Amino acid sequence: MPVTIRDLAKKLNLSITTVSRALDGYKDVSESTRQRVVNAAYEMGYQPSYAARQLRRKRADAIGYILPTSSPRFSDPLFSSFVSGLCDEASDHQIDLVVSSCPPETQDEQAMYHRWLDSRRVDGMVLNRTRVYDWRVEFLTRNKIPFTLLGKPDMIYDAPGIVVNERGGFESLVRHLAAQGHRRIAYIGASPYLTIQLERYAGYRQGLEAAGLPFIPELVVVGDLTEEGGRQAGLKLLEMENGPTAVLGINDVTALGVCRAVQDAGRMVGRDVAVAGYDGIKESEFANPPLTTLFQPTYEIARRLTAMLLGVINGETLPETRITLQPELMIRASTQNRAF
Amino acid sequence: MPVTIRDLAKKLNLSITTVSRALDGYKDVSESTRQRVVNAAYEMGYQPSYAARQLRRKRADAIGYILPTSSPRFSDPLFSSFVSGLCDEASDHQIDLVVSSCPPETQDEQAMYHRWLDSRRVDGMVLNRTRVYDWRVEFLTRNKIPFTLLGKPDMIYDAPGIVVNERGGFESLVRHLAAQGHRRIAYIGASPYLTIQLERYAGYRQGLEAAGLPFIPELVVVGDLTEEGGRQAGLKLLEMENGPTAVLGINDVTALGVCRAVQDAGRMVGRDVAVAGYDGIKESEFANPPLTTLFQPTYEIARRLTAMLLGVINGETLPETRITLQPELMIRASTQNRAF
DNA sequence: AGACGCATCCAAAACGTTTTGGCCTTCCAG
DNA sequence: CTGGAAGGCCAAAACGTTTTGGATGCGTCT
Repeated sequence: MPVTIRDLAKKLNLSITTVSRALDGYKDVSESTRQRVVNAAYEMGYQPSYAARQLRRKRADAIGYILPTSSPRFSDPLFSSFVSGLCDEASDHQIDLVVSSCPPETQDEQAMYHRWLDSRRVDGMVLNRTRVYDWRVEFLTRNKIPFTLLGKPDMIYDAPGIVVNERGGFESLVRHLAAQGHRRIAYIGASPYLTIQLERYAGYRQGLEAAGLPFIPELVVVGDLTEEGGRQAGLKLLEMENGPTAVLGINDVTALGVCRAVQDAGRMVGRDVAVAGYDGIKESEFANPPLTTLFQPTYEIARRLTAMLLGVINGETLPETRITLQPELMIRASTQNRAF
Repeated sequence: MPVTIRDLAKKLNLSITTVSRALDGYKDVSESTRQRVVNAAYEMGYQPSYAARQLRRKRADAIGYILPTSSPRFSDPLFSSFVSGLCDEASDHQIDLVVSSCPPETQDEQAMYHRWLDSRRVDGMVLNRTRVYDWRVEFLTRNKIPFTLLGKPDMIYDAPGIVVNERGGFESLVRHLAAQGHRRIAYIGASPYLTIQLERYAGYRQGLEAAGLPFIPELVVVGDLTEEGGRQAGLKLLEMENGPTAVLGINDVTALGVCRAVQDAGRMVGRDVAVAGYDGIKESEFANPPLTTLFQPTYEIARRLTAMLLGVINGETLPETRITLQPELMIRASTQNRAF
């Protein structure tokens, strides 16, 4: 049976009011009794009941994040960095992070958001993998729930968050490949309802245009952001009679799948086919050969998103409500040493 | 202002008691009114306040996990799988996962466990990266808090959990290397207070013995489970005048650091120096060359640990309270193609 | 007719805090 | 001596549920 504020009050011959206020450091309790209270609380190992406090204060001291588990099980290592970032920043502020997983755009997802927010389980949310039309953004703004998000949906609502210049990133990537002499550059994307697809594909097209390369529709195929999806798409591209000499994955995981497909086909990444991705996950660095990619500081982004969120929750006015970052092009062996 | 049970009762001309019991499916409310209540609840978007419910029920419907952030920021990708597993399994049971991060064996860690458990923020915890003498195990059993853990500390307490035969794994790994002709096999470990160090190091020693190889103290160095630590330790080993021909990392991340050190030294992994790790993280598969490792199904382990934990919380008697798994030796290029 | 069982419903207590609106003293200025 | 301010404390309400222990009415059995 845990010790309550009432036990403490009885022990000290004080009212629970005074104990509560003493612990919260109010001015209307004398310094000497405050000391007594604090000491006793420490000795008896008193911790205020989280539930009771939340009920009164109407604050959960927690933020939420729901990670999109697309496939049956395993998810992008990208989310590992993201969750770490959320977690570390929240911990620094004595705030808890509660996470759950759910396939996006499903009934379950809606139910889960409703459950969390209608029951005031968290004070705010961080969103990720934004959709072009994102019902979550509408839902949260309509219900006046604080949130921040990575990416910008194509909606009237203006939400605080961080946006990365993915379009520009992909454009520069295509130019890099064009400079290497590639003229048939493929792109493996994802569902068009995701902003990352919108932006990165647009960047791909812009890059082609800027480099004066023709757009070849057959070289655009849609994946599912997973490694296996990338492999499948890669195989399809490699089987074409007039296939690509370079393949861009919408993310690193897809690109790694392509690498595997290339190997399966008995060819060599870098020498026979150039491959590049986006994200800058650790795996890309250790890949064989190392993967050219656009690095985006996921961990720091997550930290900043939670810092911003906590600001919003506390009613502060943020210095900047929308931050733009540039991804960094990391050229590695997978797009060099071309042998043809 | 969210809708409460009282609003619902008023609207329906019922007492809050009846509404509550109707929603919980008690037998003492007629089917017709139950329907009325359920419909109204749905229409008005009623969700019971999480805090109020938790306060009454004395149940948080949440489990906790604190991830050990050793270095300033980034952590082992291993934990990504682990958290995914916890999360998915918890979600399946409509239970939330609350996570935080904290450097192990610090004041902060103790404070954090106390804060969570004395304030009944979670119903139980999953532990990881067990210590040989693990105060958390003592703390949790003493306070009768449900928990499960991966690994077995060397303590009197008997806690439900999963244990992997790391010792046997490392022994077989050493034998594999010995069979390849290696006679000077190094081992890069970690703090001796971790059970993984205890077990894996013991396995290393057993392997040497079994293979009839001499134990050479200089070939054992202590790392910190990070890639950079592995690289440092690797460099140290490579500088030795009579250095090892094979290096074992206590985990994959360490081994990857060694790979980097080997490259830095202008030598080739596999050909000049064999390298192997433990965990079977994704990176090891994509490494250059692919890394020999002992695979352990972290994701599934995490799922089973939470399933077990939920069983304990619900007062069930577990079919088996301690599960033992065998790691799988995955031999890849990093320990083959020896050229000397 | 009385006792009893059954089906529905409910008032009030409880959970452990925080906050509101005071109540006593004491002290000082007028 | 009095009025008022200030310092230190507290009783009670409130937060939104769940649970306890009936209450009511109706039919059935003795």
